Amino acid sequence: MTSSAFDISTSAPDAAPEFTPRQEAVLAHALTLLVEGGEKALTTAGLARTANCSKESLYKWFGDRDGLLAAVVAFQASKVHFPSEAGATADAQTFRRHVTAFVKELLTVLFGESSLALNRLSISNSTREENRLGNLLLVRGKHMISARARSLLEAGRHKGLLKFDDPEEAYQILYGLAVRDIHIRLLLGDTASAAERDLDAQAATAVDQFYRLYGA
Amino acid sequence: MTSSAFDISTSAPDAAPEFTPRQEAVLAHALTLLVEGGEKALTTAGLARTANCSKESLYKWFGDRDGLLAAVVAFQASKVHFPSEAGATADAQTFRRHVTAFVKELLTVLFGESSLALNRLSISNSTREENRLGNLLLVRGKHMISARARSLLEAGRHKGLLKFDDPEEAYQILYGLAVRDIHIRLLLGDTASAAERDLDAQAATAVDQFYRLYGA
DNA sequence: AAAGAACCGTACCGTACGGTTCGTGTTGGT
DNA sequence: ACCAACACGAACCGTACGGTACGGTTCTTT
Repeated sequence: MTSSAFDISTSAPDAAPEFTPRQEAVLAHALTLLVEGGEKALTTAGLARTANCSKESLYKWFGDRDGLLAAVVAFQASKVHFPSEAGATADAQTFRRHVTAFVKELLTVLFGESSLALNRLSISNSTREENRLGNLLLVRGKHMISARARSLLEAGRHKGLLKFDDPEEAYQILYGLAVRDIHIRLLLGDTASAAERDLDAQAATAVDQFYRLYGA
Repeated sequence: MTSSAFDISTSAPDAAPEFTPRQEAVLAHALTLLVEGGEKALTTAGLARTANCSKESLYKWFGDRDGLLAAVVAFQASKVHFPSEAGATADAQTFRRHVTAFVKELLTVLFGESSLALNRLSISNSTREENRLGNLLLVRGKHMISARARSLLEAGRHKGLLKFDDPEEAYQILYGLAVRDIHIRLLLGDTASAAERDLDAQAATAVDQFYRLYGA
């Protein structure tokens, strides 16, 4: 039985894990190490050195190395917040702007170095059964975002601006139109083209095509 | 300077690395280990044991562990072959069938356990500079496929069946419509839904939507 | 049949890292 | 001023794995 001081399974998905500021500072250092050098660059000794804390504190706070990694994922996920939709007062133009802004925010998060590093980390640990990290990233990252997207799209359908049967299916199409293969290419170490870095334009064209498929 | 007996950069992208049958058998065992347990399950000692060869031979053939990993990637990539298009004799219906078949083949390869394992491997090693594995997978996998797709789509445009400016851009949209977020979810250890496992239906709907965007 | 190359199995070495323990200092409460 | 809790840093241990060396075996070539 490997027990960890930080057990995500006992905390509600939307409840912040409530790290102390000191712990958050350490986790920020851990994230920096991950972004710079990948998982093997994040050693307990190295983190203790760069964060000016002791290994003993790390193990006291996070249980073991896996708990530390899970804490980094949860910590970073807690910092990503998609703005809630303004409400039902929006007309067609502002709704479409909301959708475009959502897509741009999605791409901004997804293509950020922190997100890429954590996705790489979770993916490389997604082989063993009882895979905490992958599930953690899915439930605290993707599922949150997709729930947010579904409510946004359903609002558009309710106003007669969009037409689809399954909100999840519609969201997946929007995701595919916006992300294409860029995410996997970035994860593999490729660099985005100049056009792909213009997230405003990318979001606009994706939403344009989405409307041609699902506009009312 | 880390030298390896297997240096992919000196071989043409379309030239088979020409492993001996014995070496290919060992690489097949290595791939099995990777699929079952991820990168950390592929140890030199473990591979020597399961493949009934000596560690000395592994180092003689592949230089070092990185060379072994690169050889596994190159070996598996060499086994994936997309059928070339039948030619210019096709009418609109059969051309569309060709596109659909291409998409289905793409999904079959991408969602296969071997591809997922190698993608996980390359991604987890895509942090260090001079990243061989990620580039290797991109060059011998994705770029091959996208070249094949571009020529297919351009044939369709030439026949007046499709309408687009940039073949690469059109292919990316087709990719996004077909793959959506399924690839990244599978990489993270999620399981595809029943509908997502029906690759024929997935390919059909993706091509349908693609035609609504790019059909002439 | 003899020579030589290739290869297997195993034992071995060095290192890196996860995890533990301990001595010392620092801080905050009474 | 005293004490208890906390945490820093360093030393230490066990293990796992990459890489090497070597003796014995099989297969090929002449």
